Amino acid sequence: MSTPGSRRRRPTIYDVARLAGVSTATVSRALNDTGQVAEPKRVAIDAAVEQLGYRPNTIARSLVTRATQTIALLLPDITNPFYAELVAGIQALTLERDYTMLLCTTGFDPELEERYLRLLRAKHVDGALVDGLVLPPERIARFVEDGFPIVCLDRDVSSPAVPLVQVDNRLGAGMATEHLLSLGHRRIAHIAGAPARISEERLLGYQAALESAGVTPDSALVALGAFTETGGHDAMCALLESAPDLTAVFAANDLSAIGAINAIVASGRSVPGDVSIVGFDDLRLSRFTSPPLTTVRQPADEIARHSTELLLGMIAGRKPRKIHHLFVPELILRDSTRTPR
Amino acid sequence: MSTPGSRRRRPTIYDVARLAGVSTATVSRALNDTGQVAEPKRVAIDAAVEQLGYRPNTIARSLVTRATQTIALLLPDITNPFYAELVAGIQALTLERDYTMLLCTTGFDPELEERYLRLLRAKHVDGALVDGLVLPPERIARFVEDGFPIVCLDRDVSSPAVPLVQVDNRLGAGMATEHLLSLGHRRIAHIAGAPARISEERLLGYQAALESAGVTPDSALVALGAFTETGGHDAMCALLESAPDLTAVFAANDLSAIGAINAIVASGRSVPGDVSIVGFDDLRLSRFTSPPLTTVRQPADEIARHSTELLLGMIAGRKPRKIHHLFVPELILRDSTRTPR
DNA sequence: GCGCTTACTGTAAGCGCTTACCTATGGCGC
DNA sequence: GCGCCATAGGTAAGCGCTTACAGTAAGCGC
Repeated sequence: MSTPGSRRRRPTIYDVARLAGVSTATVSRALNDTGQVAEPKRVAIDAAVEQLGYRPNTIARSLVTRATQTIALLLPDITNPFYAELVAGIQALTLERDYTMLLCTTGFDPELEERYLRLLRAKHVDGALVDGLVLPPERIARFVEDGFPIVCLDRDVSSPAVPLVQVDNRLGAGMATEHLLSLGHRRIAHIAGAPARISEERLLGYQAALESAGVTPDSALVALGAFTETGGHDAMCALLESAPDLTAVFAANDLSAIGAINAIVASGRSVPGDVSIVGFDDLRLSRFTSPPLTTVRQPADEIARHSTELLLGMIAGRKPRKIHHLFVPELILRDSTRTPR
Repeated sequence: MSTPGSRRRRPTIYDVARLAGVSTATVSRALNDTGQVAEPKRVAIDAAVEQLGYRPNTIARSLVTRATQTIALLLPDITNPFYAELVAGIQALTLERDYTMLLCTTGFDPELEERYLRLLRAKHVDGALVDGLVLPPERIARFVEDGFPIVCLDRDVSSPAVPLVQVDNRLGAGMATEHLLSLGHRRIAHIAGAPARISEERLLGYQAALESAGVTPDSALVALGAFTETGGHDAMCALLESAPDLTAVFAANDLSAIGAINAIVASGRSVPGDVSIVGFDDLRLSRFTSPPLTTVRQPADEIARHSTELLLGMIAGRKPRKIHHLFVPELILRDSTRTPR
């Protein structure tokens, strides 16, 4: 079947055509099921393909069809399990649809974002799903004008051609904060995320909830956690210094909540005994932490499916009907919150 | 500069050549820095490129050069933070080298693995890094014979053309188990991973350590955890049933250790008071769990860099000198282990 | 002034596909 | 038996690059 070790030329459509005694056009039509081809020829072609071990060269195909059956995913940090869950969801759908996925992690770096976006154009990727975007909307617009399908997962780029699908961050942050308020907490700290739109939204939701409960926001109660365990840990240490009377904290994501819990415990306090904590994301993991984490769930899988579906639709030429898709977050009560002492 | 909204044809190398008053060959040479180009022409070409906003079409380029500047990464589950860390390391290097990365998650499914491998060939990806492989070696061999560079991250496929770079799993498992033994534990359970080579290796290391300490392995002390939190949790519940006298457990990875801790605590026992637990991986997260996890560290970053470097070298035509690269694991002592009561 | 380099540059042939366009064939209604 | 249409399949022109090959001009030693 194959001479092991021989690095012979891979068979092309010409080889198949010759062996099957037809033209390349017919082979192409048979293989792609476009146009009609008589049964006997089809059989001959299949046999030739089989015998030669022929696989169409998708590069050549892409050159003429201008489609690569590939989408790209830009996100800040694959190491964050929430993004990983998103990727898993996206991958599941791309697999179904015979698309392939290029992964680009940008670390909230606008230079890198633009570099990747340009690269993706050059590679003629069919479209992109972008998350953690920090590039100014007008620079994104340049790509969109060019006819490059993009769907955003976290920020409105105020272009009618770029749909946004995400969870309602402000609402979620409000739910978390209200939960703590309703338990009786008043000194509620916030561990903010990395400087990006979603962090602002969550901060805003937190502040709004405090205000509407008559609690004046105190800047000593806010620290930066950067969405990581380490960041959350360090932020918590700082908060414990700057506001030792805090009784609760709303962390911008589960990872920083986990870091914060570690810091709280290390300081000799207990969760939720001395301080209650609520996260954001509802990682698969968060059900298993000690204590299991009360958190705001965002439906990673639905976001993944919906956005990918939308992007694939745009690639196929469909205009998105709805430009904003806000998923409703859900408060998941577990054991990291309770009434203050 | 650009007429917004007009979906005009993207400029090609011909447009640049015409505008700069040179041939396409010269443009190509100037842009790729191959062959000599007189300074004035170079300037004219740069100006034309700038004016037209020209970006070379990499598809067309790939068709002739037979290189795509893309590598693929096959792994079982991106949702596992260890793999995510690996991806981050690989991505960092590919970025440096102007390569791009296709991500394929296979979920330990051999069908999917083969499907992806075939797809990668068709897409003319330059090479692949594969992890969590369950496909029989001979099927992998087919791709390798074809001259497709592959480096494995977890299993020897016994082909001289396929390097393996991984941590010494058996050694690591031995270290974990010996640690537990040295603390005085005798009833040591094991939560095994998903059915794959690394799980076997870790099981073997565990058993060997027990035996050389004169403890006879007991099948009631082994349960399947599938490398996930849920799996670890369920396995632990089963173990608590089948061997309630256990005092320690070695989990095949950190994620299942976290699940196990949750189960132990839920059963009214404490970690490490009633049962000690050691994981494997040393996720970034594991330092922050409650209690912080004693674990066997595998150097994700080094594995990532080394394997990628190797693959890129193979793509450039270099033969790997060493075919096996075993990293030495390191036992990280934290707070989830102590002497039995 | 001649032959030989050396430095540039252009011409054109592909890379492996898809597809517009055209031709041939056979069935069918009359 | 003829015109017409549907069906099948071939021809060849690209898609946008790279690069082998050839050619020109300038520089140089003698």
